Amino acid sequence: MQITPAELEVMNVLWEHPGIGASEIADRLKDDKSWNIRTIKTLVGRLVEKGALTTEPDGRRYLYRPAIKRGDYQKKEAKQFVDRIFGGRAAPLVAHLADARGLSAEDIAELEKLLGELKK
Amino acid sequence: MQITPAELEVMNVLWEHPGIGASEIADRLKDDKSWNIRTIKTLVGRLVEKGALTTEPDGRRYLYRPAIKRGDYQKKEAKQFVDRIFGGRAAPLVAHLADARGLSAEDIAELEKLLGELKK
DNA sequence: ACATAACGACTACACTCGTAGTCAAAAGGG
DNA sequence: CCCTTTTGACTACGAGTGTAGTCGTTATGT
Repeated sequence: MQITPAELEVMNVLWEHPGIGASEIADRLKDDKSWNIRTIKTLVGRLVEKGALTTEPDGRRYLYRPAIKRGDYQKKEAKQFVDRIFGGRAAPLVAHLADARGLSAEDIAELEKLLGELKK
Repeated sequence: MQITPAELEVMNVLWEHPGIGASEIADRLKDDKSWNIRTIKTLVGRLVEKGALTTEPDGRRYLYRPAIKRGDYQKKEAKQFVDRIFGGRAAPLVAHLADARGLSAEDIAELEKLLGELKK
């Protein structure tokens, strides 16, 4: 169940506002993406085919909501990514992120807490 | 300059053995991938078009070497990935990796060291 | 009531990617 | 010296992707 970058934009809207219709998705995307409503409907249709969205009839239209949890999706992608680009090693990834965008103090604190828990 | 997963396999060989020809690439890949030599030549050709490889004539053939550093590529991909999937936040990514048991004790030690340096 | 807007279903089309095939020239084996 | 192998250049082709368009139908505004 592969979700493409364009489809992910739609998923992001639906993870934050589950149970809306295609035109509401378009409304929420129109500031960032200049997509035709047709384009969004195509993306939604493909996501339904793929089983990433469930549909619920609402009069003449459908309401959509994610069939998978955002966290599950992120976890799967993270693992795939690290395997593909870093041969499975997470530490070099973090090193690069630190270098590329500077982790915030908050990020660092969060990571430390995480590591503390992991060591147990 | 987008590098696809299949192309990345070729890049990985060349990052580790720069300056070899297409058939040597095929030799080094043949244990992991059952790719026809034609396939590898196509991938190499596309990488040259994209500017990811430089060529150097060697008699009747070419030798190839990466035009970009592995670390630079990884850094760029890491940033793109975190922006795309995690909205730019690195900490949740690490949390997911930890959860997926992608982190070894060694990784954890390495990350701690890294964080120690970052705090300064 | 009629024109128009919005909906879902289906279709379109160029581009990328994975995975090769063909062809002509050159190099090497016997 | 001829046959086979190897090489680069070019071509192929189906699946997936981004980006819509058409059609027939239904709801809605006036």
